[in-house]
Amino acid sequence: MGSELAHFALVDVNNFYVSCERVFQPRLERVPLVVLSNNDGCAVARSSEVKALGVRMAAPWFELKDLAAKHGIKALSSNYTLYGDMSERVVSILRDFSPDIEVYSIDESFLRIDTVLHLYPSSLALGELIRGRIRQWTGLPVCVGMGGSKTLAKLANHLAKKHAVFNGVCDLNALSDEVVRHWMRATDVGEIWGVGRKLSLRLKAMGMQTVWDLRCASLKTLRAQFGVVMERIGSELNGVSCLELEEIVPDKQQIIASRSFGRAVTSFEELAESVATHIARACEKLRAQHSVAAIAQVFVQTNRFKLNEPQYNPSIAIGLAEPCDDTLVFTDAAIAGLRRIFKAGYRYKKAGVMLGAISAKAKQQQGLFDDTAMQQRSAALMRVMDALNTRFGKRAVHSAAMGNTMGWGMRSENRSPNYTTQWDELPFVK
DNA sequence: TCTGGGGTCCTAGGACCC
DNA sequence: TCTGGGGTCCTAGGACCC
Repeated sequence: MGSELAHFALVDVNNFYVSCERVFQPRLERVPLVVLSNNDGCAVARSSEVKALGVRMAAPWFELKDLAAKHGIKALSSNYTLYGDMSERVVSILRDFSPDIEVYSIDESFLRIDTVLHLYPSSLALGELIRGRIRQWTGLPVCVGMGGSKTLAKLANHLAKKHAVFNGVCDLNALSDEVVRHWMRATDVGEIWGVGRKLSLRLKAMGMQTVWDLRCASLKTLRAQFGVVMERIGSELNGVSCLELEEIVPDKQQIIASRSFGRAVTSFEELAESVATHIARACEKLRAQHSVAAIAQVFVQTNRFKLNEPQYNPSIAIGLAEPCDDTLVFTDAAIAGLRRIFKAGYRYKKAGVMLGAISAKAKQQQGLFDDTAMQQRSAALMRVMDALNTRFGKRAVHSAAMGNTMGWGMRSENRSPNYTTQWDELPFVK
């Protein structure tokens, strides 16, 4: 059960990927800029100038080319190494402000602040301090939203972003009831955290257009019509905190690695190389959280946007006799699976793998007939492989199945240097 | 030519058991 | 003639998030 005293802050970097790029290329400031998804497919981050042009989230880049030419929109490929590193810097700054922090996503963290507010003149003063320090130490602009539940903090953050009057910091707890009502009435119900497209339509069909309408709905009705999730949202909007801060990151229950191809792929051999590559990445993630998995699922897909091409999207799950974390074991299993679902004659666009039935390696049961010597060899080999790949680059040591050419690899035509993580890519100041 | 990737939670319904 | 009901586990699918 939540506490009535709970007071949360949500700190969110504005246009995160775009802002990261601008830190290292200040000449991109005020230039309409998008960062593209993997394979240079969609605009997954947009600068404010681009948003103002009406470009929606995940708009396909090829559809934007005309608009881009007209308004001088610049596009960068995504550089997740850079964003991940910048993200860690922001989080380490936030930890100085509160010991209770949930890193919710690469650009957002929740903080419990009722425990530290006595150290500051006001919640707004704290918010401004956070904003200022992150800007000064990383160059990134953030907004801070605060409220009596995580849902309210999210809402406050949305208001802080959208409305200049807040100057980047909004605490719903510091506003009068009338003012809160005004903003809730002015905000579409679809902006609430947890209310997506479908639920938004259903709520509106029932006469709930704004945040305020939902806030005033009876919890019983919400429970009956929508289930426990919406009931919780209703409570949270009323300042009753139901969602705890999740400070400990739980182990993944499922690990996915997949990519679209840079071009259509037709041969079994190339599909197998990509599947082996994805398995290697998935198993690295598995070992990083000290887990083992018992199921590997393999899938391949044709291009769902090519309506005139024959479609085929099979998947297959392969169970292992013993859960393990060995890339080579999973590679064999996955390729065997691929062999069973592969059909010639299709133009494949994407392949991927999913590891499931994941458990902690430390709790692994020893089987009666396990080959202990074999297991030790496997563990040693994986340790060496991970160490070499960390030190010398991702594909320094890899299974033969992964191949060497990567002809199917993704497009990434305009990626910025790894300014903060590679010595030879550090920015120069002339 | 060109359309991302990776996750979670909840619910409904079927299989199975006693 | 008369043909239960409740519990658990698992899976698929839907909805959401960034």
